[in-house]
Amino acid sequence: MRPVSKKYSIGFRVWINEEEGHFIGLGRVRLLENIKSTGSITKGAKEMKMSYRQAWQMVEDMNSRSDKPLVEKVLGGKGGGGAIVTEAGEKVIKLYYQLEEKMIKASKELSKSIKF
Amino acid sequence: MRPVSKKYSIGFRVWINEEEGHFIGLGRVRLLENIKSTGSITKGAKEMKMSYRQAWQMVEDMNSRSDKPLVEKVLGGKGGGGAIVTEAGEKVIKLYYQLEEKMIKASKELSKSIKF
DNA sequence: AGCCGATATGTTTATTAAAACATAGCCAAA
DNA sequence: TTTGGCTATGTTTTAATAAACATATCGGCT
Repeated sequence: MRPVSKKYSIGFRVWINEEEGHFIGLGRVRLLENIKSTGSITKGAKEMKMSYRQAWQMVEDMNSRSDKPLVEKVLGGKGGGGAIVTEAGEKVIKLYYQLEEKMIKASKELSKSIKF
Repeated sequence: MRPVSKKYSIGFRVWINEEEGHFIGLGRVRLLENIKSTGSITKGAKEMKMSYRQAWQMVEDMNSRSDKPLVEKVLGGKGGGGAIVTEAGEKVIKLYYQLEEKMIKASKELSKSIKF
């Protein structure tokens, strides 16, 4: 997973539903990435030392707020089930990092021009 | 004070000390604005229904983290004293809104190109 | 010297958020 | 039809945060 620069991360969010004004931030983007790489909410949450309960609630929240679900859940079956990040979910991840890049660039430029 | 658009605010922060990686967000920017317009922490906090204690702590925190203090306090004297936003503080406010503008623009452009 | 309205700070209480624990339901595959 | 590992959800406990209250201090002015 992509590392976070302590020095240059800026903290912002990305729309998942522009109409309603809902966003997700780095924490949820990382949860999505972990779910994607592990194939389950349980493992993805463990990866980032998050409780399964909280992770599950975040997924519920994201799915209900977003135009399209970002994570699809599979109950029972092979391996007990799991969860996969949808195409919409992957787009959110991508958008987040694209925006981050632009943000950091803009922030650096502006900060440079203003001396305290 | 500048209104917040529910639909388009994006939530981010501005550096007050790039070396150490410290930031302030909209909440603190607004506190600064309120202190500036009222001339005191007490009144500024009341303006936004924040307790004086919390506001005072925020100011302390900002001042200690920032390269230069953002708020100067006046003890006692005429009117009992007060607080004024320094030049550095005003620059932070300005920087915040400049960055916001850029952010919204970049975010809109990117979001437009990605359909869910 | 006393007033006034602000800063400065300690203490306690209430509210909210997170963690921890427990347990039921699901279903392909063996 | 039992197993395994996951989803789903309720309950309780703990920790973190915020609010509320109290009080001391400061210093120009009158």
